[in-house]
Amino acid sequence: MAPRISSAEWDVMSVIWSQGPVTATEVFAALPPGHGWKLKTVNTFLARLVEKGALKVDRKERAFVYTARVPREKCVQSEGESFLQRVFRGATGDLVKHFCAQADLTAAEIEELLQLLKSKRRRK
Amino acid sequence: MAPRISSAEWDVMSVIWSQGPVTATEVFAALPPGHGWKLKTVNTFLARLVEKGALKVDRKERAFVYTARVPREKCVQSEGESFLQRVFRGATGDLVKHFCAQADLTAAEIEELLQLLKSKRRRK
DNA sequence: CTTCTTTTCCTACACATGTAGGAAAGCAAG
DNA sequence: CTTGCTTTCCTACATGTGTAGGAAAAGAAG
Repeated sequence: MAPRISSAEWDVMSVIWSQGPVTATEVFAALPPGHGWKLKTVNTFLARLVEKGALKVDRKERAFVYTARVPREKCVQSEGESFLQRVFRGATGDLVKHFCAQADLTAAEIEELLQLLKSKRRRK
Repeated sequence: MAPRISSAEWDVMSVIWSQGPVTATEVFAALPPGHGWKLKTVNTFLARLVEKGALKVDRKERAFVYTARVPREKCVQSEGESFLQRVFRGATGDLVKHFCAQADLTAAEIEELLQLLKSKRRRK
C-alpha cells in the first residue's frame, strides 16, 4: 500500500505531514534551508508524489493545494522494514544496538527507552 | 568514503562480508534462496561493486575472486545515517523507539539493551 | 483590455538500478 | 586438436530519481 518514497520526496512529504495541506510555494518555503532546489524541482517532486498516490491535489483559486493521502506512520513502517532487512537482515536487536551505541541520546530519551524496554520485559 | 550500495548490492555484499573472498558462482549459490536472479545479473552487481570500489577482484585460475575493500561497519554507518536523516530527520531517539515498539525482541536482547542504556546513562 | 507575475503542463536529460543477453575467451574432455 | 562448458566482456534497455527549462494559462495591476 505505502508507495515507495525517494529521498528527496521524503523531504517534501515531511513538510506536508507536519504542516498539513499546502501549496507548492509553501512547501518550497518550508523545506530545510540549504536544500538548493529550484521551485520547479519541488513541483516535479509534488507531481510525482501525486502520481504515486502519496498526495492528492485540489485546485484552490490560483494554486494547487497538496494533501497527504498516506499517513506518515505507514511510510515509516515500510521504509523501516526495508532498511531493517537490507542492512541488518531482519535483526532488529542489532539495529537498535547500533543506533543506541552510536548516538548521543539525551538523558530524557534514555529514560524513556529504559521505561519502554522494561515494560516490554514485564509483558513477556 | 563508503560507496553508496543499492538494495540488490547489499545482498551481494552481505554474502562477501560473511563468507570472505568468493567467486561469482559462489556468491550466486550463497544468496538467500528465492532471490530469482540469474548468474549474469549477479555478475553485473559484482562488476558494479568493483567500479564503485566496494570490492576488489583477483583472477585466480579460471574465475575471478571478489574481496571486500570496505568493511561492513563503514557501510552500515553511512546507510544508517542516511536512513536516520531521511525518515526521522536525525532524531535517533524516535528511531530507536519506533523499532523497539515495533519488534518483538527476545528477552536476551532486551536485557542487553537495558545494560547498554544504563551504562550510557551512567556515563552522562 | 494589455501587461506582468505566478503557477501549471509538458518535456528533457543524465545517472542509478534491476535485469539480463550475445560474443568471446579459456580450460576440460575426448 | 576439436567440441563444449564456464566465466568474462561488452552492450542493452526500462524504470526511478535528481534536476530543471520553455510554453501556456490564469489572475493581479494598471
